[in-house]
Amino acid sequence: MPRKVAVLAYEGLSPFELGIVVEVFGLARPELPVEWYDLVVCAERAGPLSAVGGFTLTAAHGLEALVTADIAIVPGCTDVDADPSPAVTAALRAAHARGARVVSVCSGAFVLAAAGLLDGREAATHWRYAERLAHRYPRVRVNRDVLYVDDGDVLTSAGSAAGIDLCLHLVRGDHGAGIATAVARRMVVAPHREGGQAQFVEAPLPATDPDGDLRALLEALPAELAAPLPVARLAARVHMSERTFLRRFAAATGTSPARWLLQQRLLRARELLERTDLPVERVAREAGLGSPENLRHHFRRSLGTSPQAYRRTFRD
DNA sequence: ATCTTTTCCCGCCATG
DNA sequence: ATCATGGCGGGAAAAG
Repeated sequence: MPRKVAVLAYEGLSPFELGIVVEVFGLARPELPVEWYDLVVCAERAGPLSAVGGFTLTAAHGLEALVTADIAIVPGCTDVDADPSPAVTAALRAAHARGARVVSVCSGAFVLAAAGLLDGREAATHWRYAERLAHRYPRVRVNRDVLYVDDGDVLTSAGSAAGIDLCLHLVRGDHGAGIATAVARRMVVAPHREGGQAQFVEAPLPATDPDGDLRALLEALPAELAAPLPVARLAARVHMSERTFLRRFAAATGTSPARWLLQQRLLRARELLERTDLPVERVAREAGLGSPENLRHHFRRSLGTSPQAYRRTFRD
C-alpha cells in the first residue's frame, strides 16, 4: 500500500509551495524501485480557489482526504494573522490523532499552531514570521535557525524552498538516502543542504562565497572523511589562524567545521549502511566516526535509530 | 548511564 | 574612523 499524502489548497495559497509537494510526492517515479506515494490535493470547499499570481485552481478532494492521509501537508498562507478555518484545524487534529504525520511549509506553521499541534513543540517557519509565530502562540518553541524541524509526527519547515528540504527529508526517512538523492537529482536540487536559514536571512551568498583555498578545502574534504580532521590541521592547510578559519568557515557554510564534518560523516555512514554489507565497526571507521559506539551515539541523536535498524529498513 | 579528558568554538579585545 | 585578523579564556560538547 502506497503512503497517502494529502496537501491542502486554500484561498490565496502560494502555488510554489503547493508545487514543491506535488513535484516530490505527486510525480510518477517508475525509475525508482520503491512504491511511490499517492498524492491528492484537497480543499475545504469544491469551488475554484485563487492563488498568488492571479489564477484559480480547483481541488479534486475535500478535507476527508486530509484526515485519512498518512502525511498531511499545509503550505504557506498569505495572511498569517487570519484565523484558519475551524474545519481545517479540526481535520488536521483528526489526521494527527489517527497517526498521520502533519507537515507545514513556511507560514503553514500558523495553521498547525492554530490547531494546537505545535503546543510545547519546537517548530520552524519563515524567518520573517518567526517573531509573530512565537508571539501569537507562546507555547510553540520557534527555532529560527533551521531549515526544518522533525518532531516525529509533526514536521515544520522554514521559508518557501526549505519545503523542498523537508519533503526530501520525509522521503529519506521513508525510503533511505539513496532514493532521496535520486529524487533530488531529478529535481536538480542539493540532496541535503547544510546550515540553517540564518545563512539566507541577510547575507547574500556572493559576500560569503568561499574563495580559493577554502573552497578547494571544502571540495576536497568529502574524500578524506575517514581520516581525523582536527580544526588546527584544517586551518593550517588553508594558511589561516584557527580563529579566522572558524569565522570564514561559518560564513561560507553556516556551521562550524565539527558540525559540518559530523553531518558529512553521518551521510557517508548512511550510504555505506544502505549500499554495502560492511560491518558497523568498519562503517564507523570509513565514515570517520571512529568507534561503533560513537556511530551509534550520533545515529540515535540525529536519526532516532540505530545503524543496524537503519540498514534493515533500507536493505532487504 | 556516568565520568574524565580532549577538542571545539565564540565572545572579547588588542593589533595591523 | 572602519574592518579583518588572531591570541586567549573558558563554557560546551565530543570522544573515550
